[in-house]
Amino acid sequence: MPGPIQSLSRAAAIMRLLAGGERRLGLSEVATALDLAKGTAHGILRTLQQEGFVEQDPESGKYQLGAELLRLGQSYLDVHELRARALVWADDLARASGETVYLGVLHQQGVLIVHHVFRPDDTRQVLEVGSMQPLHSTALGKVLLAYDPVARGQLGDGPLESYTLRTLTDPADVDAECALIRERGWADSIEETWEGVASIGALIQDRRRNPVGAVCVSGPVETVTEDGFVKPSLVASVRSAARAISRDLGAGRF
Amino acid sequence: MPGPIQSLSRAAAIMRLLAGGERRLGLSEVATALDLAKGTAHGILRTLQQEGFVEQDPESGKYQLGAELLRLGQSYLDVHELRARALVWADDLARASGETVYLGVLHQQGVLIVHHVFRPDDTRQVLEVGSMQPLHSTALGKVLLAYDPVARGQLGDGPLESYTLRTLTDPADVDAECALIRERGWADSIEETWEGVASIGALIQDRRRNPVGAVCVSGPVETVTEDGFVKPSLVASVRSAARAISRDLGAGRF
DNA sequence: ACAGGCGGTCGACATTGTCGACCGAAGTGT
DNA sequence: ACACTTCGGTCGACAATGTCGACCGCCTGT
Repeated sequence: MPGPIQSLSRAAAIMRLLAGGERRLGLSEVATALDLAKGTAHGILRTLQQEGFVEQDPESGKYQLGAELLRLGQSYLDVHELRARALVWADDLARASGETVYLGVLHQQGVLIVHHVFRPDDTRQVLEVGSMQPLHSTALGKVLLAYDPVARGQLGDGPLESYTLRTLTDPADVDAECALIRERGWADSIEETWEGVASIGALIQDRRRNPVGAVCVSGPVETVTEDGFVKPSLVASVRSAARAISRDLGAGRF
Repeated sequence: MPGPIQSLSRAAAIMRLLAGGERRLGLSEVATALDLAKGTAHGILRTLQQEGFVEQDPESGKYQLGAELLRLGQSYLDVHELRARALVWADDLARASGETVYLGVLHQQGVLIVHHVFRPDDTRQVLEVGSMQPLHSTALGKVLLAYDPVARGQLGDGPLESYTLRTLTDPADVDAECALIRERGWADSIEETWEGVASIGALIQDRRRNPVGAVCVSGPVETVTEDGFVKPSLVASVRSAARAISRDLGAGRF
């Protein structure tokens, strides 16, 4: 029986649809958006609802994602080996660098943040665990693009989305940058995704030397860069954190 | 077609099973645990896998939850109205009280933490958003038990799990306490779940006065209580935060 | 070398999810 | 106040669909 289970794929599509649109969606909206009969969509939604994956606003009748997803998402983090091993190293890195630290893994067409250590000052920051970052314009993403063929495959060959003037939008340019990244062993991104923000990332690999994720520090251009280049001391910190995590995962001695 | 979609319910059961057992589970384990034919379990797992809800460890072949759940869980938080409105109030409450602040909603047989503000000192703390707390032994839980009939229904009438010597394990005792909570308008829990930890909670209601969640402060007994009782000043802070959030939700003037 | 476990596949079967018409309620524009 | 639309939800017939259990090749421990 090689072939996905239809009702499951549809349920997944519905959840993604609900996750995408910011506001709640009605039954008919869901049905037409996914080209389903209303009855079919209703059956799936009803099941998802009683499993807790979807909730229904009692007054408007509209649907939104459910609490069970949050619980299961947390369970995902609990068993995430890379994250568990990286926790203390990420903390150390944040303390040593004075900047925000992210830990990300490849997921679909982006980088999923699985750990986030706030910059050790008292500015108000929002936790970004569970959110996605683009592959072609962030340090985390470019590290994965450089070392993980699967990531490169996800990128495709079409023009890429532009976020700032410095975003690389031509896949060929990204490939060239990836060659450089492989050569020197780390990636950076200076205002390629958000104005005023720069980051430096390095690869994490498992015991078999497979790429499994990336760490980065991220912060204001003013503190992360100097004369237009990222500070070498930060690069060293990130790389050594990445090596430490990889070693912890059993990647072997260096 | 009133009746859940079989394959979907089974998929949900599989994900919950994977979330429960700390370690990864093999195909056969899943199949026998849920009393499914191996082929059936495999079909569901394969679909879940290609949707990103489940991942398979390539060397052992065992299954674990997937990254898509984390992403969707985050999306759940993004649209969560209660949480959005409560963010700043929770921050203020943490600053004013000097203690950890939790925001929780009823989910199945427990309280799901949807927001968590660290105690404003520099101790290392782990984020508990997405985790569950028991209903009958925490301030959050008891608030919900006192005001939300659905929560009370979830509790059942059997003996309750005991965590410390002070845990109330008889539903009748809990009901009596709930009556008190309704009378005075707030709940506390002193070492009923974790030794050394006390908390104070109050109800949040929506524009229709329906209970929708609860806030609490939580901290060491030494700072939260005085002479065996919770500090009145903290009670006042929590209650006014709860009122503020309720008002923000449109619960009307008080 | 063997036995027993694993994850995964296959094809027949009938259960199960799907479809589109239909319903009452609520909203909307006139 | 009216007809008209659109909403969420239900129903029953149909066949497409998911389910089942035997089977396969592989690896592991004996």
